[in-house]
Order: sequence, then C-alpha cells, then structure tokens
Amino acid sequence: MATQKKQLTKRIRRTPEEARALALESARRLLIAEGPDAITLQAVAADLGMSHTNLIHHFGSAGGLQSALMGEMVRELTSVLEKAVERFRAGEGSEQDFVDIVFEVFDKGGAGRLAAWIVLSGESDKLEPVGEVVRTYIRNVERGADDAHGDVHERITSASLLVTLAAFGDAVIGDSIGSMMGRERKAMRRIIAELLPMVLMPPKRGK
Amino acid sequence: MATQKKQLTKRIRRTPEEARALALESARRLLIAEGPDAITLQAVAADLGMSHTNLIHHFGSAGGLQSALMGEMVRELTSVLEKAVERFRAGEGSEQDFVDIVFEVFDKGGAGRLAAWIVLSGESDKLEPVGEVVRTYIRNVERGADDAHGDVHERITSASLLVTLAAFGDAVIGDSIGSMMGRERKAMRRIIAELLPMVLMPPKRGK
DNA sequence: ATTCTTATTGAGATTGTTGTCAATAGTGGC
DNA sequence: GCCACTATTGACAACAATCTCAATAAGAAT
Repeated sequence: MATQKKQLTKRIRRTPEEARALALESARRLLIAEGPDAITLQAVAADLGMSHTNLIHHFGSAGGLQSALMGEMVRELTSVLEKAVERFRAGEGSEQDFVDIVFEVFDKGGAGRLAAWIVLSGESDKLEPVGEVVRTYIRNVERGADDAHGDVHERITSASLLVTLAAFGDAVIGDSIGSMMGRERKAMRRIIAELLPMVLMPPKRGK
Repeated sequence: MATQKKQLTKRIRRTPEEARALALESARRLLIAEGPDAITLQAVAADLGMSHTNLIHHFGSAGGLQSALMGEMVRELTSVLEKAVERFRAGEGSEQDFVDIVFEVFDKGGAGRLAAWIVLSGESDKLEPVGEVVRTYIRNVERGADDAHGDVHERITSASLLVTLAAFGDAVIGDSIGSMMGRERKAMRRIIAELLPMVLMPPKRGK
C-alpha cells in the first residue's frame, strides 16, 4: 500500500480520441524535427505535459504508439495521393501541379522521413496500404488510356516509380544534395515534371 | 583494489587498425541488416566476440564508432563515384553502365541506408565530402563540354540530381515500391539510363 | 628473462526507456 | 449528492546501453 504524493498540478481529462490525437501530433513533430529515435514515451509525454504512463494507457506500449503514428501517416499519404491522381487523371492540373503535390506530401507532410524510418527499422509491410492505392491507380489509368504508345502498363508504372522515388529522395536528402550542388530546392520538381511526358508518351524509337 | 575474475577464453590481440577495421565491418553489416538502432557497442562486440569496452578503447565512445562508420562509408562512396564519373567522361561506358554503378553503391554498398540514417539523425554535415566530389565533377565536365545545348551547368546538375536522388530512393524504398507495383528491381535503373540523354542533351524547345 | 607498452577485459556506476501497479481525480449518469 | 467508470498520475521495478576504472595479458623491445 504505497501512498501517493500530493498532486501538484490539476489534471486535464481528455477524451481518448483527443488524447491519442494530441500524442500522435506531438510524435510527428518529433519525428520530423529530431528523427525517429526522438519519439520516446518520455519525450512525447513531456511535450504534452502529461505522464508517460498515460501514453501506455492509450497505446498499450511504445511500439503501439509508433505503429499508430505510422498507420496515421500512411493513411494520410494514401489519401493525398489518391486525390492528386484523381485530379491529374481528370485533366484538372498540369504535370507540374501533380508533381508538386506528391513532392509536398513527402517533404512537408513528413512522409519521406516516415518511409525511411519504416524501411530502416524493418517494417516495410506497414507500407502496404500505399501499395494498394498505387495499384488501383495504375489499373484505373490503364482502363482510360489509349493504346497508341506501346505497352501502357509499363509506361504508367515507370512514371509512378519515377515520381515516387524522386519525391522520396528529395524529401529525405534533397536539402543536402541541393545545397551541395548549389541548386534551389525546387529544381528537382521541375526536372521531373518535364520528364514525365517523355515517360508517359515516349518519342517512338526503332520498332 | 577490486580483484578481477579469472579469464575464460584466450585474448586475441590485434593491431589497432585491424581491430577498428573489424569493428567497422561488423557495424556496417548490422546497419544494412537491421538498421541504425542495431549498431550498439554491445551488439558489435558480441558479433566480434570481444568486450564492448574494447570498442570504447578504440573509438572513444559509441558516437565515435558511429562517426567512424559514417566517415568510412562516405569516403568509399565518394571514391566509387569519382571513378564512375571518370569512366563515363572518358567514354568508357554507356549511360546504363554509369547508372548501374551509382545505383549499386547506394544499394549493396549501403550508402543509401547510410545517407538516410545520417540525415534522419540530423548530421547532414557529415555528407559534405560527397558534395565536394560532386562539385569538382561538375566543374570538370563543364570544361570539356561543347556549348551547343544551352546552359551547360544547368543540364549537368540536373542530371546529377536525377541520378543521385533516384539511386538513393531506389536503395532505400526501391524494394517496397517495386514489389507494390509488381516490377522487377532493375526497372528504375533502365528508366534513368534512358532519360539521362534527354536531360543532358534535351531536344531543343522553343527558343 | 625482464620490462614496457597497450590491447583487452570484468566489475560496477549511471542514465534513459519501457513497463507494472495501485492510488487518485475528473466526468457523466443516476 | 452519490456512484461507477476510466483517464491520469507517482512510485518503483526491470532492462539495456554507455562509460569509468583498475586489473590483466599479449607482444615487442631491450
């Protein structure tokens, strides 16, 4: 029967949803600002002014918090991608617009650092929902495409690969690489946007 | 005067260089196989069958080991890049050969995971040596290039950006993305090699 | 052999993180 | 007001990682 010390500050009682939302928000800030290792129960709790045991109460464990964060960010990423792809298919934006949106979610949204973290910690399967979006996207575009330019499937997956990898790379090391080469940060986006038509509708080669 | 327990196994005495080399080798294996968090003094020591205090003796601290590993890998990366660039400039290989070499060092060499780790842990300045290589490369190529295709500097940095970011992205998340799209791993290399001439010698646009 | 250097080791001390457990205090329902 | 539910907390245990320190042993030099 251990006795408990007198309470110093007033408790703030939140709904479970709100508590979880606050924690995930804080964890994401930490991820983007200081990297994956900074996401500890203590750090998140301190950032929110609550005890770390409360986080365990809501997420079950430290791993639970990590998984929840990954899940949330993957959901957000897929959602943004879905909308961007839909707009592009409907002809409501230029290649540059599309590329910008993808680059933005990987960079500012933290999806790039998130993906790097997930892969580096050996949990690649957590990225599967993104794969699902990509696959249905490819299927949809194929249905609406004309067959004038050879293998439709190949062209579309090539373009997707190009944009995704470039956006990812740009988000994680674009800052370093850009400053090394003395180029402004947006350069990569322009290059990709200009190359996109070449991949989607390549000039006919020998056939 | 604490007494020390009897020695169980024979000590293996190495030269400092050999001990450091072994440790770095082991640390690199751990990085590639299990991610940055797996590189602990204990894990490396266990892998080598030595005590972790010995690693502290040779590297000063856990951070010292990390820095040494980063330094070594960055040196190797820059060296490989230098040679590849030199060969490509001398016309001794196709675009595909060049791209393959860069992709390979980022992937198998672990440079991709290394770079991601460095950036995620906020030590981007450790990548500066790579920047130096890239800059002298750009200067060299500019000197030998003909001026027929507009802004030489812009074209060359664009191509470098493209290859570097793509190789990095491919090394870190290429496996996941590739399997999501049901494409073989080498697809990205082919795409980049095909696009390279378009960036280096773009078809003239309106001028 | 003897000495000297230093690579190597075991034993704690320390710290940070995760996790358990019982006690406490908001909040809504009665 | 009273009660049940549970979000929240403090105390403490368990563990892993880093690091200090003195002791030890391998190899070279003399």
